[in-house]
Amino acid sequence: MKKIMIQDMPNHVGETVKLGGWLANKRSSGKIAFLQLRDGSGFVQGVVVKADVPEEVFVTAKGLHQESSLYVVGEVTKDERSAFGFELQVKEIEVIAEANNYPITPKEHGIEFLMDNRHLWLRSRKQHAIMKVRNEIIRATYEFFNDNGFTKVDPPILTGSAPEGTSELFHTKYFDQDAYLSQSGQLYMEAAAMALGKVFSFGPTFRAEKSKTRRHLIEFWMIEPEMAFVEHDESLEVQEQYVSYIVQSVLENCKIELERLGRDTSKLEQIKAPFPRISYDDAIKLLHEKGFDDIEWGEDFGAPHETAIAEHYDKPVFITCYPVGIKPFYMQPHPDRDDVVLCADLIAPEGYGEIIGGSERVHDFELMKQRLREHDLDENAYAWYLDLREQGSVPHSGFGLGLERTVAWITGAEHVRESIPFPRLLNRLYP
RNA sequence: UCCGAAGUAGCUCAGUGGUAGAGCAUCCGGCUGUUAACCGGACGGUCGUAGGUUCGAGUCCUACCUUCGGAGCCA
Repeated sequence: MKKIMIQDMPNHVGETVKLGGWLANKRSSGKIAFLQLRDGSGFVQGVVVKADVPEEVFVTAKGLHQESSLYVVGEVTKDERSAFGFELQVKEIEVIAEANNYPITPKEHGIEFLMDNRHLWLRSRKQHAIMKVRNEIIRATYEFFNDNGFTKVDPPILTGSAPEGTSELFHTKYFDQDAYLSQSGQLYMEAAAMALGKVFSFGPTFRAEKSKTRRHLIEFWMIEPEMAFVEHDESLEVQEQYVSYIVQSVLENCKIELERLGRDTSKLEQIKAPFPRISYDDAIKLLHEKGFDDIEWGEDFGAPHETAIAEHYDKPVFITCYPVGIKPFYMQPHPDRDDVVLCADLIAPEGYGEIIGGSERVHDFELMKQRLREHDLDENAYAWYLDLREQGSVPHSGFGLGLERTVAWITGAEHVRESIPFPRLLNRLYP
């Protein structure tokens, strides 16, 4: 007996096959039972007709509990009445293990209950679809950067010095030294770019911020490319090419998932480079025109401001050249003015907020020393970072893309907690 | 940390000072194409915790706890 996966069923129409799976749900009447089966690769309906099977098979089918694991043997048929297009005409059922009182019933549930049962919630259709899209974004990310001459480099997760103050870093011990969990691999990626040219990292990031919104996680995954000899405008081109690439990859390879999520794909189909750019100066003007009188030049945008700017466009939009005072020490000054820096945030449409932050980096040794002093940072802790500016420094740029925000945007999830398997949130370390 | 909302059956909720309720889940029965299937029955309660007001509190008051939504910060 050939054992197959649900996703391969279209290739086995008319054959009798064996499937291993779980019972997602069940409906039955006196003479027929419908088993909603899932095996990780997909969902399919198994049909058990009382008249066509031995008595004990029908009795077994009627008595199955939600999420019991089983092997089923049956014939693959094409059927328009099925959402998947195919069905399994079940002939045999072998129960592997019973499930008892599966808590996530077919009715609606509250978020606290679902988060407490996250280990089981992942089995449901919508969560399954989101994880598949997340995987496609990751796959497309590796493909894009590998195809464009980047080398993947893994920066450390445990770090000794605190790049930008310790308040938002998780503290731990490194034997008898203090250590912190990484909140960004950027500085290390700059060193890697000087060795390998174009590099990217993909790894976890930790922020001990007491943030409590639909856009924040305590632990999240970030993709951080860094490129030697690449200046600000060139970096923006890489960013828009990259974001377009992952969106188009999801559209092409996750059709079933996007449909199950009810995502409006017409909005995603428009996501093709180039993306619009608006300077910080013009963004402030735009906000004033829209009636926002709670922000002045020199202040950072809040979530309502970002959303208002994003609503002006039907693609992600770059907001460029922020005031030097609200950005980190390592950003390169604008060549024509000293009050703004060469940076850009990419704001996703539909209110999903900032998905990329990037900049050209300061590469001049003296300027970097000055910036460290201005930000009250310890030159000794940054000795190796400064050294990069003394040993054949070159112009270079980089950016960081937040994976979960990108997943949430592309899937239409209302909260980033659904875009990562086991979210770490304020007050949430279980399961 | 601040602002707002909510804690009643395993789950989702109703109950607005006078006998604790429904749907789902579970169990029993019915039904030949169901799509959160449907129909009948059974089982199921420290009403978040502690105090207070009242003849009487799930309901009113106070404090605390927890969660949700938003803000700030950021990706």
